Amino acid sequence: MAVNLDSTDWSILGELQRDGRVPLTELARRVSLSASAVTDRVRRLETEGVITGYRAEVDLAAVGFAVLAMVRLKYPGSRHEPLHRLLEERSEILECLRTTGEDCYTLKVAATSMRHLERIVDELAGFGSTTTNIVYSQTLPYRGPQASCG
Amino acid sequence: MAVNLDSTDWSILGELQRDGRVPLTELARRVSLSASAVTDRVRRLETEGVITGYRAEVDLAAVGFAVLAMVRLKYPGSRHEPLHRLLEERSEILECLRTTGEDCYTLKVAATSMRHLERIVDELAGFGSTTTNIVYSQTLPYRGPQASCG
DNA sequence: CCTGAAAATCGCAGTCG
DNA sequence: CGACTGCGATTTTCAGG
Repeated sequence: MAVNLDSTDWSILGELQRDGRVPLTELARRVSLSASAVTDRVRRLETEGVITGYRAEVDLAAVGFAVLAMVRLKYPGSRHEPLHRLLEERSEILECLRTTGEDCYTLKVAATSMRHLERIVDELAGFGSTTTNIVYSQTLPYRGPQASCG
Repeated sequence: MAVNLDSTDWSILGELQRDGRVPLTELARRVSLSASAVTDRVRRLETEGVITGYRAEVDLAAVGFAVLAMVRLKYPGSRHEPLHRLLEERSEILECLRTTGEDCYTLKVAATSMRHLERIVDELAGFGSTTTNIVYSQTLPYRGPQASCG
């Protein structure tokens, strides 16, 4: 599952995580490589599954989702299909992590209002007991994985 | 803070969230617009702060971060600077949300091993009591905000 | 929001160390 | 085998309508 990356690969990943739309020629300049060499490496990172995609990052508040919340769900039993169906349908659920601990699921939910959030939490409460925390702020700008050693 | 978006804007956001590197000409085809019109709209979404950036999405396991965890931190007192300093330094902390509730901070931490995670949690425990949940799996593929109404 | 032309970039050969 | 060069096709950018 793990791929061997040299420091050039990490530089490329750093640049593409900062600016995913940078042209390959400019990227080549930044990591001191030729355009074709950098293209080869990027393609390799993509096919090896290191880079899983490119995403525009959208400001939630700017598009009307004024409320962000973390909801933890205690889910008794093992029939997970009904929950998964809800996850598919409710696009307000941005992320769903299955974790260890009593609260088996941790969800990130974006809502337009508290009333809207309440409705979603009510739906989730049908599956088990929920704990909801409203997010005041994101205290870190975006950050992806960086080189672990040096 | 909120911007008015028509359905074409939402289509553009959808495409760019799915494939952030799609050429503007291809994007124009997909939303049935000319290249220059779609370029204008994309630039507008960027300058208005709707699109905050473009990111390559990197597979954590593929680059050696075998362990992902959610750590909640109960933080007594109000001097937050020392914690913020740690957040800057420890690049393994991918995300940090300040929330309501007893656990004022919710952090997403990527580690190369349980031993590595333990070291980071120990650092965090210097600030307050922590609750750690290891992530088994991400049960949703990437998903950003989508049109709320119609 | 569209057209159109110039400049930059991309993708694919072939070639070198 | 990984990195560089050259050329045609595509894309980006910017003018004007």
